[in-house]
Amino acid sequence: MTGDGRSAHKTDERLHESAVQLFALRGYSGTTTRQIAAAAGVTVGSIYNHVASKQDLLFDVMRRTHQEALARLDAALIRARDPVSALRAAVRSHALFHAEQGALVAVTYQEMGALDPRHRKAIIALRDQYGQKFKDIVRRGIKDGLFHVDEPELAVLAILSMGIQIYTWFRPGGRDSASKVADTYGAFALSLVGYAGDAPARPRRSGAPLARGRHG
Amino acid sequence: MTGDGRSAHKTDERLHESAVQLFALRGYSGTTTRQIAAAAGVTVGSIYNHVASKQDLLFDVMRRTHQEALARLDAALIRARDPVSALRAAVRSHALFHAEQGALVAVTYQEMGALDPRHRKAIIALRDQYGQKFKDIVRRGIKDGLFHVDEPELAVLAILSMGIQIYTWFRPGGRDSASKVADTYGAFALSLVGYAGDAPARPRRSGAPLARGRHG
DNA sequence: GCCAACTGAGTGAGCGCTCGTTCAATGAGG
DNA sequence: CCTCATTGAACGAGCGCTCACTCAGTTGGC
Repeated sequence: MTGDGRSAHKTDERLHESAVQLFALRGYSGTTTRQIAAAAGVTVGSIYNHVASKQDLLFDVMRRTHQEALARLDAALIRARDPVSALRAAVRSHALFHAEQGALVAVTYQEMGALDPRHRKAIIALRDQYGQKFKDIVRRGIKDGLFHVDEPELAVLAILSMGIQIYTWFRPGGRDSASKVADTYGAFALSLVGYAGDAPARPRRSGAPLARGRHG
Repeated sequence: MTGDGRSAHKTDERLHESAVQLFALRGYSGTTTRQIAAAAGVTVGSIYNHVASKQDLLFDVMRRTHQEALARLDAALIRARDPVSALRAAVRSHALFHAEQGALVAVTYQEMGALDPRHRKAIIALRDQYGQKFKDIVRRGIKDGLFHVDEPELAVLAILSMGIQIYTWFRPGGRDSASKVADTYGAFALSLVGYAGDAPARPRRSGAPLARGRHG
Protein backbone atom coordinates (compact mmCIF):
# COMPACT_ATOMS: atom_id res chain seq x y z
CA MET A 1 0.00 0.00 0.00
CA THR A 2 1.56 3.24 -1.03
CA GLY A 3 0.87 6.35 0.93
CA ASP A 4 -0.24 4.52 4.03
CA GLY A 5 1.08 7.19 6.34
CA ARG A 6 3.92 5.08 7.56
CA SER A 7 6.91 6.81 6.00
CA ALA A 8 9.81 7.74 8.22
CA HIS A 9 9.22 11.44 7.72
CA LYS A 10 5.64 11.23 8.84
CA THR A 11 6.65 9.35 11.97
CA ASP A 12 9.17 12.10 12.70
CA GLU A 13 6.40 14.68 12.55
CA ARG A 14 3.95 12.64 14.59
CA LEU A 15 6.55 12.15 17.30
CA HIS A 16 7.23 15.86 17.36
CA GLU A 17 3.57 16.77 17.63
CA SER A 18 2.83 14.12 20.21
CA ALA A 19 5.74 15.34 22.29
CA VAL A 20 4.49 18.94 22.10
CA GLN A 21 0.99 18.04 23.24
CA LEU A 22 2.15 15.79 26.06
CA PHE A 23 4.93 18.08 27.29
CA ALA A 24 2.43 20.94 27.35
CA LEU A 25 -0.10 18.90 29.30
CA ARG A 26 2.05 16.96 31.75
CA GLY A 27 5.44 18.62 31.55
CA TYR A 28 8.69 17.11 30.33
CA SER A 29 9.48 15.05 33.42
CA GLY A 30 5.84 14.07 33.74
CA THR A 31 5.72 12.65 30.22
CA THR A 32 7.08 9.19 29.47
CA THR A 33 8.61 7.98 26.24
CA ARG A 34 5.92 5.31 26.13
CA GLN A 35 3.18 7.94 26.15
CA ILE A 36 4.86 9.82 23.32
CA ALA A 37 5.21 6.62 21.32
CA ALA A 38 1.59 5.61 21.89
CA ALA A 39 0.31 9.05 20.86
CA ALA A 40 2.37 8.83 17.67
CA GLY A 41 1.13 5.32 16.95
CA VAL A 42 4.38 3.42 17.43
CA THR A 43 6.06 1.55 20.27
CA VAL A 44 8.81 2.74 22.55
CA GLY A 45 11.80 1.31 20.80
CA SER A 46 10.88 2.90 17.51
CA ILE A 47 11.31 6.40 18.91
CA TYR A 48 15.05 5.96 18.89
CA ASN A 49 15.12 5.54 15.13
CA HIS A 50 14.06 9.17 14.89
CA VAL A 51 15.46 11.04 17.86
CA ALA A 52 18.60 10.58 19.89
CA SER A 53 16.89 11.01 23.25
CA LYS A 54 13.90 12.46 25.02
CA GLN A 55 16.06 15.46 25.85
CA ASP A 56 16.80 16.04 22.16
CA LEU A 57 13.10 15.92 21.43
CA LEU A 58 12.51 18.72 23.94
CA PHE A 59 15.32 20.81 22.53
CA ASP A 60 14.00 20.36 19.02
CA VAL A 61 10.53 21.50 20.06
CA MET A 62 11.92 24.64 21.66
CA ARG A 63 14.29 25.45 18.83
CA ARG A 64 11.62 25.13 16.18
CA THR A 65 9.20 27.20 18.26
CA HIS A 66 11.63 30.09 18.50
CA GLN A 67 12.54 29.88 14.83
CA GLU A 68 8.89 29.98 13.86
CA ALA A 69 8.22 32.96 16.13
CA LEU A 70 11.21 34.80 14.68
CA ALA A 71 10.12 34.05 11.11
CA ARG A 72 6.64 35.38 11.75
CA LEU A 73 7.99 38.47 13.43
CA ASP A 74 10.27 39.21 10.49
CA ALA A 75 7.41 38.70 8.07
CA ALA A 76 5.22 41.07 10.08
CA LEU A 77 7.91 43.76 10.12
CA ILE A 78 8.67 43.78 6.40
CA ARG A 79 6.02 46.37 5.59
CA ALA A 80 6.51 48.56 8.65
CA ARG A 81 8.14 51.86 7.77
CA ASP A 82 7.93 53.73 11.07
CA PRO A 83 8.25 52.82 14.76
CA VAL A 84 4.53 53.14 15.42
CA SER A 85 3.41 50.69 12.76
CA ALA A 86 6.43 48.51 13.53
CA LEU A 87 5.58 48.22 17.20
CA ARG A 88 1.96 47.59 16.39
CA ALA A 89 2.88 44.88 13.87
CA ALA A 90 5.46 43.28 16.15
CA VAL A 91 3.13 43.11 19.14
CA ARG A 92 0.35 41.83 16.93
CA SER A 93 2.59 39.04 15.61
CA HIS A 94 3.82 38.27 19.12
CA ALA A 95 0.33 38.10 20.58
CA LEU A 96 -1.09 36.07 17.69
CA PHE A 97 1.68 33.51 17.96
CA HIS A 98 1.22 33.09 21.70
CA ALA A 99 -2.55 32.78 21.30
CA GLU A 100 -2.52 30.36 18.40
CA GLN A 101 0.43 28.17 19.37
CA GLY A 102 -0.42 27.59 23.01
CA ALA A 103 1.10 24.14 23.28
CA LEU A 104 4.40 25.12 21.67
CA VAL A 105 4.63 28.19 23.86
CA ALA A 106 3.72 26.35 27.06
CA VAL A 107 6.54 23.87 26.51
CA THR A 108 9.01 26.57 25.60
CA TYR A 109 8.38 28.67 28.68
CA GLN A 110 7.66 26.03 31.28
CA GLU A 111 10.40 23.54 30.48
CA MET A 112 13.47 25.76 30.35
CA GLY A 113 14.56 24.13 33.58
CA ALA A 114 14.39 20.69 31.99
CA LEU A 115 16.97 21.58 29.34
CA ASP A 116 20.65 20.67 29.64
CA PRO A 117 22.73 23.77 30.30
CA ARG A 118 24.20 23.38 26.81
CA HIS A 119 20.82 23.38 25.11
CA ARG A 120 19.49 26.11 27.35
CA LYS A 121 22.23 28.45 26.22
CA ALA A 122 21.22 28.01 22.60
CA ILE A 123 17.56 28.70 23.37
CA ILE A 124 18.35 31.79 25.39
CA ALA A 125 20.34 33.12 22.44
CA LEU A 126 17.29 32.76 20.20
CA ARG A 127 15.10 34.41 22.81
CA ASP A 128 17.48 37.37 23.04
CA GLN A 129 17.47 37.69 19.28
CA TYR A 130 13.69 37.92 19.39
CA GLY A 131 13.62 40.51 22.16
CA GLN A 132 16.27 42.60 20.47
CA LYS A 133 13.94 43.37 17.59
CA PHE A 134 11.47 44.92 20.01
CA LYS A 135 14.18 46.91 21.73
CA ASP A 136 15.32 48.32 18.40
CA ILE A 137 11.81 49.46 17.53
CA VAL A 138 11.25 51.17 20.86
CA ARG A 139 14.66 52.79 20.78
CA ARG A 140 13.97 54.22 17.35
CA GLY A 141 10.54 55.44 18.42
CA ILE A 142 12.11 57.34 21.28
CA LYS A 143 14.82 58.77 19.07
CA ASP A 144 12.18 59.96 16.60
CA GLY A 145 10.26 61.64 19.40
CA LEU A 146 7.22 59.41 18.97
CA PHE A 147 7.52 57.38 22.14
CA HIS A 148 7.98 58.86 25.59
CA VAL A 149 8.95 56.32 28.20
CA ASP A 150 11.40 56.63 31.04
CA GLU A 151 12.46 52.99 31.14
CA PRO A 152 12.52 51.59 27.62
CA GLU A 153 14.15 48.31 28.62
CA LEU A 154 11.50 47.60 31.23
CA ALA A 155 8.82 48.70 28.79
CA VAL A 156 10.00 46.10 26.28
CA LEU A 157 10.03 43.44 28.98
CA ALA A 158 6.52 44.41 30.01
CA ILE A 159 5.26 44.34 26.43
CA LEU A 160 6.78 40.94 25.74
CA SER A 161 5.46 39.64 29.08
CA MET A 162 1.87 40.57 28.50
CA GLY A 163 1.99 38.82 25.14
CA ILE A 164 3.67 35.69 26.42
CA GLN A 165 1.10 35.10 29.12
CA ILE A 166 -1.71 34.99 26.56
CA TYR A 167 -1.13 31.26 26.15
CA THR A 168 -2.19 30.70 29.76
CA TRP A 169 -5.73 32.00 29.30
CA PHE A 170 -6.54 32.24 25.61
CA ARG A 171 -8.80 29.54 24.18
CA PRO A 172 -10.09 29.53 20.61
CA GLY A 173 -13.80 30.22 20.60
CA GLY A 174 -13.63 32.33 23.72
CA ARG A 175 -14.98 35.85 24.10
CA ASP A 176 -12.40 37.51 21.88
CA SER A 177 -10.76 36.21 18.73
CA ALA A 178 -6.99 35.95 18.61
CA SER A 179 -6.97 38.77 16.11
CA LYS A 180 -9.00 41.02 18.40
CA VAL A 181 -6.69 40.29 21.31
CA ALA A 182 -3.65 40.96 19.14
CA ASP A 183 -5.00 44.33 17.97
CA THR A 184 -5.88 45.34 21.51
CA TYR A 185 -2.44 44.38 22.79
CA GLY A 186 -0.90 46.42 19.99
CA ALA A 187 -2.77 49.45 21.31
CA PHE A 188 -1.76 48.63 24.88
CA ALA A 189 1.89 48.52 23.83
CA LEU A 190 1.65 51.94 22.21
CA SER A 191 0.03 53.39 25.34
CA LEU A 192 2.75 51.79 27.41
CA VAL A 193 5.56 53.49 25.50
CA GLY A 194 3.77 56.83 25.72
CA TYR A 195 2.67 57.16 22.15
CA ALA A 196 0.07 59.93 22.28
CA GLY A 197 -1.47 59.71 18.85
CA ASP A 198 -3.25 56.45 19.39
CA ALA A 199 -5.26 57.11 22.53
CA PRO A 200 -7.72 54.29 23.00
CA ALA A 201 -10.51 56.44 24.37
CA ARG A 202 -11.77 57.91 21.18
CA PRO A 203 -13.51 55.76 18.62
CA ARG A 204 -11.14 55.28 15.75
CA ARG A 205 -11.06 53.22 12.63
CA SER A 206 -14.42 53.33 10.98
CA GLY A 207 -15.89 50.00 11.95
CA ALA A 208 -16.54 50.51 15.63
CA PRO A 209 -20.31 50.73 15.89
CA LEU A 210 -20.46 49.59 19.49
CA ALA A 211 -19.37 52.61 21.44
CA ARG A 212 -18.48 50.47 24.38
CA GLY A 213 -15.73 52.59 25.88
CA ARG A 214 -17.76 55.12 27.76
CA HIS A 215 -21.32 54.69 28.34
CA GLY A 216 -22.27 57.36 30.81
CA MET B 1 9.40 20.99 74.01
CA THR B 2 13.00 21.90 74.43
CA GLY B 3 14.42 24.49 72.10
CA ASP B 4 17.03 22.23 70.58
CA GLY B 5 16.22 23.16 66.99
CA ARG B 6 14.75 19.78 66.26
CA SER B 7 11.13 20.46 66.93
CA ALA B 8 8.52 19.10 64.57
CA HIS B 9 7.50 22.57 63.53
CA LYS B 10 10.96 23.39 62.27
CA THR B 11 11.06 20.22 60.20
CA ASP B 12 7.69 21.15 58.71
CA GLU B 13 9.10 24.46 57.61
CA ARG B 14 12.33 23.03 56.29
CA LEU B 15 10.41 20.52 54.21
CA HIS B 16 8.24 23.28 52.83
CA GLU B 17 11.19 25.46 51.90
CA SER B 18 13.17 22.60 50.42
CA ALA B 19 10.19 21.62 48.30
CA VAL B 20 9.79 25.19 47.04
CA GLN B 21 13.42 25.47 46.01
CA LEU B 22 13.55 22.06 44.35
CA PHE B 23 10.19 22.34 42.61
CA ALA B 24 11.23 25.73 41.26
CA LEU B 25 14.55 24.37 40.01
CA ARG B 26 13.63 20.95 38.65
CA GLY B 27 9.84 20.96 38.53
CA TYR B 28 7.44 18.82 40.52
CA SER B 29 7.85 15.63 38.50
CA GLY B 30 11.57 16.22 38.25
CA THR B 31 11.99 16.42 42.02
CA THR B 32 12.19 13.26 44.14
CA THR B 33 11.02 12.84 47.70
CA ARG B 34 14.56 11.79 48.58
CA GLN B 35 15.93 15.11 47.31
CA ILE B 36 13.39 17.02 49.37
CA ALA B 37 14.24 14.97 52.44
CA ALA B 38 17.98 15.44 51.95
CA ALA B 39 17.62 19.19 51.51
CA ALA B 40 15.59 19.36 54.72
CA GLY B 41 18.14 17.25 56.60
CA VAL B 42 16.04 14.14 57.17
CA THR B 43 15.51 10.83 55.39
CA VAL B 44 12.66 9.80 53.13
CA GLY B 45 10.47 8.04 55.61
CA SER B 46 10.40 10.99 57.93
CA ILE B 47 8.67 13.18 55.35
CA TYR B 48 5.48 11.25 55.90
CA ASN B 49 5.35 12.24 59.53
CA HIS B 50 4.72 15.77 58.30
CA VAL B 51 2.88 15.65 54.98
CA ALA B 52 0.40 13.21 53.52
CA SER B 53 2.03 13.00 50.10
CA LYS B 54 4.28 14.76 47.62
CA GLN B 55 1.13 16.05 45.92
CA ASP B 56 -0.09 17.59 49.18
CA LEU B 57 3.25 19.32 49.57
CA LEU B 58 2.80 20.94 46.16
CA PHE B 59 -0.74 22.00 46.94
CA ASP B 60 0.35 23.49 50.21
CA VAL B 61 3.09 25.51 48.52
CA MET B 62 0.65 26.93 46.00
CA ARG B 63 -2.08 27.64 48.52
CA ARG B 64 0.25 29.50 50.84
CA THR B 65 1.70 31.45 47.94
CA HIS B 66 -1.69 32.72 46.86
CA GLN B 67 -2.73 33.53 50.40
CA GLU B 68 0.43 35.51 50.93
CA ALA B 69 -0.04 37.42 47.67
CA LEU B 70 -3.63 38.21 48.59
CA ALA B 71 -2.65 39.37 52.06
CA ARG B 72 -0.01 41.72 50.69
CA LEU B 73 -2.40 43.07 48.09
CA ASP B 74 -5.03 43.81 50.74
CA ALA B 75 -2.43 45.50 52.92
CA ALA B 76 -1.31 47.65 50.00
CA LEU B 77 -4.86 48.71 49.20
CA ILE B 78 -5.86 49.79 52.70
CA ARG B 79 -4.65 53.35 52.25
CA ALA B 80 -5.76 53.80 48.65
CA ARG B 81 -8.69 56.20 48.39
CA ASP B 82 -9.05 56.57 44.62
CA PRO B 83 -8.65 54.32 41.57
CA VAL B 84 -5.38 55.92 40.53
CA SER B 85 -3.57 55.36 43.80
CA ALA B 86 -5.30 51.99 44.16
CA LEU B 87 -4.07 50.72 40.79
CA ARG B 88 -0.61 52.06 41.47
CA ALA B 89 -0.52 50.37 44.87
CA ALA B 90 -1.96 47.10 43.58
CA VAL B 91 0.47 46.84 40.68
CA ARG B 92 3.32 47.79 42.95
CA SER B 93 2.39 45.02 45.40
CA HIS B 94 1.91 42.56 42.56
CA ALA B 95 5.25 43.36 40.95
CA LEU B 96 7.14 43.36 44.25
CA PHE B 97 5.77 39.97 45.20
CA HIS B 98 6.68 38.43 41.85
CA ALA B 99 10.16 39.92 42.00
CA GLU B 100 10.92 38.98 45.58
CA GLN B 101 9.30 35.55 45.77
CA GLY B 102 10.61 34.10 42.54
CA ALA B 103 10.74 30.49 43.70
CA LEU B 104 7.21 30.50 45.13
CA VAL B 105 5.87 32.14 41.99
CA ALA B 106 7.74 29.80 39.64
CA VAL B 107 6.22 26.77 41.32
CA THR B 108 2.77 28.30 41.37
CA TYR B 109 2.68 29.15 37.69
CA GLN B 110 4.67 26.30 36.21
CA GLU B 111 3.19 23.39 38.11
CA MET B 112 -0.53 23.96 37.69
CA GLY B 113 -0.56 20.95 35.40
CA ALA B 114 0.93 18.77 38.13
CA LEU B 115 -1.98 19.42 40.50
CA ASP B 116 -4.91 17.01 40.91
CA PRO B 117 -8.04 18.44 39.32
CA ARG B 118 -9.49 18.81 42.81
CA HIS B 119 -6.58 20.84 44.08
CA ARG B 120 -6.34 22.81 40.87
CA LYS B 121 -9.89 24.01 41.26
CA ALA B 122 -9.10 25.43 44.69
CA ILE B 123 -6.03 27.26 43.40
CA ILE B 124 -7.89 28.74 40.45
CA ALA B 125 -10.50 30.09 42.84
CA LEU B 126 -7.78 31.89 44.78
CA ARG B 127 -6.30 33.22 41.56
CA ASP B 128 -9.67 34.57 40.45
CA GLN B 129 -10.13 36.23 43.81
CA TYR B 130 -6.81 37.99 43.28
CA GLY B 131 -7.62 39.12 39.75
CA GLN B 132 -11.04 40.36 40.77
CA LYS B 133 -9.51 43.04 42.94
CA PHE B 134 -7.73 44.47 39.92
CA LYS B 135 -10.87 44.33 37.82
CA ASP B 136 -12.78 46.25 40.48
CA ILE B 137 -10.20 49.00 40.57
CA VAL B 138 -10.13 49.41 36.80
CA ARG B 139 -13.92 49.33 36.55
CA ARG B 140 -14.19 52.07 39.13
CA GLY B 141 -11.51 54.13 37.40
CA ILE B 142 -13.47 53.97 34.18
CA LYS B 143 -16.73 54.86 35.92
CA ASP B 144 -15.06 57.85 37.53
CA GLY B 145 -13.81 59.01 34.16
CA LEU B 146 -10.17 58.63 35.15
CA PHE B 147 -9.28 55.64 32.97
CA HIS B 148 -10.06 55.37 29.28
CA VAL B 149 -9.62 51.92 27.89
CA ASP B 150 -11.74 50.06 25.37
CA GLU B 151 -11.13 46.59 26.72
CA PRO B 152 -10.87 46.70 30.51
CA GLU B 153 -10.86 42.93 30.93
CA LEU B 154 -7.95 42.52 28.54
CA ALA B 155 -6.22 45.47 30.16
CA VAL B 156 -6.38 43.74 33.55
CA LEU B 157 -5.04 40.53 32.04
CA ALA B 158 -2.21 42.46 30.42
CA ILE B 159 -1.35 44.27 33.66
CA LEU B 160 -1.33 41.06 35.68
CA SER B 161 0.69 39.32 32.97
CA MET B 162 3.48 41.83 32.86
CA GLY B 163 3.83 41.56 36.62
CA ILE B 164 3.77 37.79 36.74
CA GLN B 165 6.57 37.39 34.23
CA ILE B 166 8.93 39.43 36.39
CA TYR B 167 9.94 36.27 38.20
CA THR B 168 11.47 34.92 34.99
CA TRP B 169 14.04 37.66 34.61
CA PHE B 170 14.37 39.57 37.87
CA ARG B 171 17.43 38.80 39.99
CA PRO B 172 18.30 40.68 43.18
CA GLY B 173 21.34 42.82 42.62
CA GLY B 174 20.57 43.35 38.96
CA ARG B 175 20.31 46.68 37.17
CA ASP B 176 17.08 47.78 38.84
CA SER B 177 15.90 47.19 42.38
CA ALA B 178 12.61 45.42 42.92
CA SER B 179 11.17 48.66 44.20
CA LYS B 180 12.24 50.54 41.07
CA VAL B 181 10.72 47.87 38.85
CA ALA B 182 7.50 47.94 40.88
CA ASP B 183 7.18 51.71 40.60
CA THR B 184 7.84 51.64 36.88
CA TYR B 185 5.26 48.91 36.35
CA GLY B 186 2.74 50.96 38.29
CA ALA B 187 3.27 53.78 35.82
CA PHE B 188 3.01 51.36 32.90
CA ALA B 189 -0.31 50.10 34.22
CA LEU B 190 -1.70 53.62 34.43
CA SER B 191 -0.58 54.35 30.86
CA LEU B 192 -2.17 51.11 29.77
CA VAL B 193 -5.59 52.03 31.14
CA GLY B 194 -5.40 55.44 29.55
CA TYR B 195 -4.83 57.52 32.66
CA ALA B 196 -3.53 60.80 31.31
CA GLY B 197 -2.30 62.53 34.41
CA ASP B 198 0.64 60.35 35.30
CA ALA B 199 2.51 59.81 32.08
CA PRO B 200 6.02 61.09 31.50
CA ALA B 201 5.89 64.56 30.01
CA ARG B 202 4.83 64.35 26.43
CA PRO B 203 3.18 66.47 23.80
CA ARG B 204 -0.38 65.28 24.01
CA ARG B 205 -2.17 65.41 20.69
CA SER B 206 0.67 67.44 19.33
CA GLY B 207 0.11 65.69 16.10
CA ALA B 208 0.38 62.19 14.74
CA PRO B 209 1.83 62.74 11.32
CA LEU B 210 2.29 59.07 10.61
CA ALA B 211 -0.47 56.98 9.16
CA ARG B 212 -2.28 55.29 11.96
CA GLY B 213 -4.07 52.63 10.01
CA ARG B 214 -2.40 49.35 9.37
CA HIS B 215 -0.99 48.67 5.96
CA GLY B 216 -3.37 46.07 4.80
C1' DG C 1 13.30 9.78 93.38
C1' DC C 2 12.47 6.10 90.54
C1' DC C 3 11.14 3.51 86.65
C1' DA C 4 7.69 1.73 83.45
C1' DA C 5 4.63 3.38 79.94
C1' DC C 6 3.90 6.28 76.39
C1' DT C 7 4.73 9.58 72.46
C1' DG C 8 6.15 10.69 68.01
C1' DA C 9 10.12 12.13 64.95
C1' DG C 10 13.49 9.69 62.58
C1' DT C 11 15.48 5.60 60.19
C1' DG C 12 16.56 2.74 56.09
C1' DA C 13 15.62 -1.52 53.85
C1' DG C 14 12.45 -2.73 50.72
C1' DC C 15 7.77 -2.92 48.21
C1' DG C 16 5.69 -2.96 43.43
C1' DC C 17 6.21 -0.43 39.70
C1' DT C 18 7.88 2.71 35.96
C1' DC C 19 11.59 5.15 33.97
C1' DG C 20 14.75 6.05 29.52
C1' DT C 21 17.22 3.37 26.74
C1' DT C 22 19.06 -0.86 24.14
C1' DC C 23 19.05 -4.59 20.86
C1' DA C 24 18.32 -9.00 18.42
C1' DA C 25 14.71 -10.39 15.67
C1' DT C 26 11.09 -9.37 12.26
C1' DG C 27 9.05 -8.26 7.95
C1' DA C 28 7.49 -5.26 4.23
C1' DG C 29 8.92 -2.19 0.17
C1' DG C 30 12.09 -1.08 -3.52
C1' DC D 1 17.77 -9.80 -1.45
C1' DC D 2 18.76 -5.93 0.97
C1' DT D 3 17.49 -2.07 3.71
C1' DC D 4 15.66 -0.06 7.45
C1' DA D 5 11.61 1.21 10.33
C1' DT D 6 9.45 -1.39 13.76
C1' DT D 7 8.83 -4.49 17.49
C1' DG D 8 8.72 -6.02 22.39
C1' DA D 9 11.42 -8.10 25.82
C1' DA D 10 14.95 -6.82 28.74
C1' DC D 11 18.19 -3.78 31.53
C1' DG D 12 19.67 -1.26 35.57
C1' DA D 13 18.27 2.61 37.92
C1' DG D 14 15.15 5.05 40.33
C1' DC D 15 10.38 6.25 41.66
C1' DG D 16 6.71 7.34 45.74
C1' DC D 17 5.60 5.37 49.64
C1' DT D 18 5.46 1.81 53.68
C1' DC D 19 6.65 -0.24 57.85
C1' DA D 20 8.92 -2.46 61.75
C1' DC D 21 11.92 -0.46 64.44
C1' DT D 22 15.01 2.94 67.41
C1' DC D 23 15.38 6.28 70.70
C1' DA D 24 15.04 10.81 73.18
C1' DG D 25 11.99 13.06 75.95
C1' DT D 26 7.79 13.39 78.83
C1' DT D 27 4.38 11.71 82.01
C1' DG D 28 2.49 9.70 86.08
C1' DG D 29 1.84 6.10 89.74
C1' DC D 30 4.10 4.87 93.82
